[in-house]
Amino acid sequence: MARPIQFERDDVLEKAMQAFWNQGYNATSMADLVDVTDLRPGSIYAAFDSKEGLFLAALDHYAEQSLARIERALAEADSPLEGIRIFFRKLGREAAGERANRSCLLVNTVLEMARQNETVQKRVNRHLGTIEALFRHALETAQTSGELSPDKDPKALAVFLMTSIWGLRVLGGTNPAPARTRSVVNQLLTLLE
Amino acid sequence: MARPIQFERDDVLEKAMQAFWNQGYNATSMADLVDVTDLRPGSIYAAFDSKEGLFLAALDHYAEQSLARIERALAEADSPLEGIRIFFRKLGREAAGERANRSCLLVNTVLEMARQNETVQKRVNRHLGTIEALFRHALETAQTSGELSPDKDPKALAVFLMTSIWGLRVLGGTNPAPARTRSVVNQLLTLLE
DNA sequence: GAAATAGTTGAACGATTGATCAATAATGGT
DNA sequence: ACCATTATTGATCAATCGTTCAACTATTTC
Repeated sequence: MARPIQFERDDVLEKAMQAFWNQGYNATSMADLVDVTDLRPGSIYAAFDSKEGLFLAALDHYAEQSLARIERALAEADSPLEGIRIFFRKLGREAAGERANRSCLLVNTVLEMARQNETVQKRVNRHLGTIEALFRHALETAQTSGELSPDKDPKALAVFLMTSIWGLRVLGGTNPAPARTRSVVNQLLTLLE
Repeated sequence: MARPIQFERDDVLEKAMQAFWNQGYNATSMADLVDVTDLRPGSIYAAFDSKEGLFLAALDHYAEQSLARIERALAEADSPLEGIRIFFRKLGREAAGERANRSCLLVNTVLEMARQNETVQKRVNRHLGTIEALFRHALETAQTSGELSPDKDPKALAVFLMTSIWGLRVLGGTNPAPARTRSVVNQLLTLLE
């Protein structure tokens, strides 16, 4: 063996993620990343290969948290549809809340990078697909239990919910009044009835 | 008088807009802009002050076109709601169509720049507000004529439509199958009924 | 405790960034 | 024809970009 790594990987990823989340990929320099992670360039490159490598790792880190959050919201609720409603109401509140939490790293990445970088595009789509599958599963369960009308299409509804999340994230970027986000959430949730 | 400007301003703005649209603000360098506009740096700075100045002008140029497009769609349709439906169906087709037209410069800008640049944030919000007002006006007209149910709220619906546009633009960034975008459009349009 | 291995450091790399400017060219007014 | 004014040009600026690397440090193995 040899000298062990001196930093906590998750700690570094969390800090890098915050930087990319706040400023975007291109506007976050390696100097910024050196600052926030308190690592020297060599250590970063040894662990993550490149700025893009660190970004992808930070993206995975973000996706993990997002997924866990949605899973928790669904698990804690009394029913699948209630879980979805709770999740979207919270999302609406966030979109009108503190600046830092208004946007979504995955959505930002779709628009800033994914079109020009196939590796990133595939990674983002994979994460978004996992989340969509989670919603679809919840909707299917709701339909089986009779909570969701049999004439609804869980697959189609799941895509619609994803699109709604994205719309809300952009809405959040416009610094909206709470009433605006609440209204949007209320309207989109009527499609579950 | 003195030596007149040798370039067509709209021509330059169109080309700069395309560059920013395709690559984003940060990923578009002055060298790129010199290439696409066929102007030398000095001419660009004399006419637009800075890269940000050129971007803002290109953003206005984009917003003008977007607005005109929506106005046209609404004016050509047999009724306001039909105009909105036609517009969203076209948007859905675009989101699944050629890469270049899938996204929206205004939406990209909200997520990439607006949070960090108040001037840009205000400009984007102004343009988005103008578009939203257009939808609200169409919905109010539809309500007056009886096409839209009296128990709908045109103001709230307009915000919902804007959020839907944004969601569709992000969906477009994920390189979706046409069936996905069509499904989303069909679902969101049911809220007009 | 010496050798082998691997992580850390900080200075440095060439390339590119947004921006500037003196020199030059082209126009209208007189 | 000449002047005043303004646009254009292309080289160039300092700063920053992502990345590399030799020197150094810490750890395990024998």
